[in-house]
Parts: sequence; structure tokens; C-alpha cells
Amino acid sequence: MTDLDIAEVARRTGVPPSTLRYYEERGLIASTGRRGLRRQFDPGVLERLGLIALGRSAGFSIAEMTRMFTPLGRPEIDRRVLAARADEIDRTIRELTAVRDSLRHAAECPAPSHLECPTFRRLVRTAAAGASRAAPRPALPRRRRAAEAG
Amino acid sequence: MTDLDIAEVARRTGVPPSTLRYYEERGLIASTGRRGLRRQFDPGVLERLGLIALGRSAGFSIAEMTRMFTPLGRPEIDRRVLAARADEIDRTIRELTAVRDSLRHAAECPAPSHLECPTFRRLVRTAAAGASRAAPRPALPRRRRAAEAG
DNA sequence: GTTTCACTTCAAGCCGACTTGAGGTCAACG
DNA sequence: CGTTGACCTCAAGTCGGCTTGAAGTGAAAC
Repeated sequence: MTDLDIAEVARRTGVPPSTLRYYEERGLIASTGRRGLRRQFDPGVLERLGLIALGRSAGFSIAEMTRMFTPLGRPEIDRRVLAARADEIDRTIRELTAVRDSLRHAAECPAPSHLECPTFRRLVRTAAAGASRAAPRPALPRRRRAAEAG
Repeated sequence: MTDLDIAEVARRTGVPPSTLRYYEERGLIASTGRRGLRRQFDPGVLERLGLIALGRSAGFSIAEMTRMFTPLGRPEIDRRVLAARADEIDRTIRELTAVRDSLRHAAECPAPSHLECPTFRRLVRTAAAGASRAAPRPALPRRRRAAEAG
């Protein structure tokens, strides 16, 4: 048997065992069995975890990915869903570009206080409008501590 | 007095009263007083809330913004902090661009299953590497229900 | 055969940014 | 002067994605 121990999977992917157990519990990955207590995984889980990482980066929730992945491990994903998410990411990129530009402007603007700068005031008003018009969401992810990967 | 009632501020900004109270509690905004029970705000709070919206979009936490804003309402923000955040957003944009391209590819790739497509496999491996190398963070914000703004 | 110790389960905790609910108050309207 | 109802406070709840802690187990090393 070429199966991998959970510790080995963790080591090779950088995904902590607790997360692997959590993913299994949520139905995102499946273990092939146990050696004693320890979960064993098919090596294909490595690629699957890569896919999951990609999905997470794309903003899919665990629940969504569970739905997208068929039970048998072959993700037969609706291509329209992917295209729609790509479009959504495009929109986010545009928003972030605007925010970045605001920040750069604020960083470089010579006005003594930012609020005295007409350009910045306009940018702020735009942000406010966007915030109330669309959704009160943080356009950027929470920043976390980096995980030291193996 | 030209002060605005909390309800008026909520109406004009789309920020719910509960959030305004929360912001005040966290020291992000200050009310000028009360009319009876009701908080009154200087009209300047509108611009400040715009600034807060911009900051949130830029990924600053409430705590960070509280630190950035001086007590007197004039955000005297360290320009290096802004520039650094702009750079960080730039990095996020590049990540998201890669993810978006992966999704588009997956949406258009004719391979019967995505994992049979070499290009996609490569992209997935990249995502996995990125995920373990940097931080296991969702590169995209949680999507929430939109707030119907006034 | 005993110890070791990484794994196991299960429930609970954490984080951030708010929201919600219960119970209270007070300006204004009639 | 009484009712109304939007505000108030404070504590607790929500959401997602995990992590953590206590208590248990079993394969492997000695």
C-alpha cells in the first residue's frame, strides 16, 4: 500500500493535521482507512488539497467546494460557476486597484492633512459610496500569521 | 446646532446605528453629545465614515484605524504605513489575477476532468505552493449579503 | 511487557466585526 | 399628561474556519 499517513500528508502539504481532520469531517477529503488509529490517505489527496487551496484562494467556502466535488474525488465542476467566480474576482481586483491608488495618493499627497486634499476627499467619497451601495465587506482578506510549511 | 442625529447619520451613510454605536465604543468616531438619549454627531463624521470605509476596503482593522486616527478627528496617518499597505494590496492583486486565470482556464479547458489537464494541474500546484509558502489565507473576502443602503 | 507518544475523539474556544434581544428611557406628539 | 416609538445599554449570539485542550488508544521502540 502506498497510502500516506496523516502526518506525512501534513508534512508534504503544510496543511495541519487538525485541518485535515476538519476537512474530512466536512467531506472535502476522504481517508482510505486507518493504521491503528491513524488516518491513511491516498496520494491523490495531495493534488486535491492543492485544488482546495486554489478554491479557498478563489473565495469558495468549504461548503461550496464540498458541493462542487463529487464524492468520487473527481471534481466535475460546473464551468459556469468557475467563470462567474472569475468575473467576480475581476471585480474585486478593480476595487482593490482603486483602493490601492487611493492609498498611494494619500501616501504621496503633500497636503498637510489628507482631508484637505480634494483628490483624497473625492476618493474617500467614492469608497463611502461603494461601501454603502454594494456590501459592507472588507475588500481584503484578514491578514494572518504565516504557517511555517514543511 | 448643526449636529446630526444618529438616525440621520445612518440614513446618509448607509451605516446602521448599531455599527455607529460600535464604532463609537471602539473609539473610531465620537459623538458630540446627546439630545435626550440620542447621540448627536458633527457633520464631519460623514467624511470620517467615508475614510473608515476606505480603510476597511484597504484591509485595515478597526483597531489599526483607531491607532491611525488621532483623537481630534484629523487622521495624521503615517504615510509609510499607507505605502506599505498599497504594496500589500498590489501583491494580493497579483495573487488574485493568477487565481482568476486558473478559474478561467478551468472554465474553458476542454479536458474531460480538470485534473487531466496539465495546465490546470500546474496551476493547482502553484496554488498549493503559494498556500503553504505564504499564509493559509483566503485571498478573497468573505462574501456577505449586501446591505440595502438608504 | 511496558513505556512512549503521536495520533485519536469531542466539545469548546477563538477571531473580527458586527447584530440581536431583552428590558429601559425620554422627547415629542396629540 | 399619557402614549408612542425610536433610541438607549449590556450581554450574548452569529459566522467560517479552524485550533486547542482534556482524556483516551494503540503501534512501535526498548
